[in-house]
Amino acid sequence: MSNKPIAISDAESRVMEVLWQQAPQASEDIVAALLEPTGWHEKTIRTLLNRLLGKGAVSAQKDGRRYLYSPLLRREQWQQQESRSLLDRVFGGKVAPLLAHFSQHEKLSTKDVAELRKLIDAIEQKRR
Amino acid sequence: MSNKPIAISDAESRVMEVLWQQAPQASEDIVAALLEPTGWHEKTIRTLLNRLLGKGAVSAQKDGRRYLYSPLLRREQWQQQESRSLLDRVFGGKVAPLLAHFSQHEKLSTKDVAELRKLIDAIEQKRR
DNA sequence: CTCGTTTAATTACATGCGTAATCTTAATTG
DNA sequence: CAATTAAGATTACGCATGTAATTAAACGAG
Repeated sequence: MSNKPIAISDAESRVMEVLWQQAPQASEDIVAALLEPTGWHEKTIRTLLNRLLGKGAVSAQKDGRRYLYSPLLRREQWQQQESRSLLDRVFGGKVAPLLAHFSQHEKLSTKDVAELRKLIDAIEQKRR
Repeated sequence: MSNKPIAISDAESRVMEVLWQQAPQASEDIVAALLEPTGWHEKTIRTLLNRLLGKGAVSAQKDGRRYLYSPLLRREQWQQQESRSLLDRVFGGKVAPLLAHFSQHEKLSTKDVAELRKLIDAIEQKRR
């Protein structure tokens, strides 16, 4: 069935972010989008793109003499993987300790709190 | 000032967990605690312990012919680092999307929800 | 058709990690 | 005291990753 999650490295995820914002894009555009914010060499960015191709995280469709790249791995799916990994590795798989941690250690904006409350209300609503 | 966070690998964190539960402990005890659950070779566990020493994540006090190991990196601190890393890398540093993600994708137990509500109440209480 | 240019593919190389095996040294036993 | 053991230190080795440089291929310019 081959359900192995695609492992994306840190640097690679930066490339994915660019593609998640817009796709398809030529490598040139991806390079342009990342040069400044990352300070990476153009070659580096192309390497990462290629590795992502190899991993099946992005696809490439020939467009004339170059390729247009699109993400295959969905952002949601990746966030899911990473979150679960944190949860399992660091918080023993239990959500409550993680939430407690965030509430104690991360500055929650008023908006965060409001958002949270809305979420909880919605969840409880759905349960009854 | 040397404020670089100590980077703990996945495997290494398993060793830390043992020390966080109880310290100090001899390597023998640590090995004993991990053999079964991890399936690692004794040598592997000792290697990890040694790497942690090298990283300054644990300390060793000589006790006769062997050492007793204690964690220097605090569990809270590590959870903090890892959480922040996830938040920044995967959720653009914003808490709300992460929480939204968890509420949508992770099964929250009734207890989790209750816990969450309590947290929010406490936070809002403190704010007004 | 040949050259240069642009993009993609291949190769590189140090470091970290997972996973041990080997070597060394200090204490234990006969 | 010599030999054995047990713990720690050193070395190993392949794969992933960060970070590129080198090589090849393909298409447009002349």
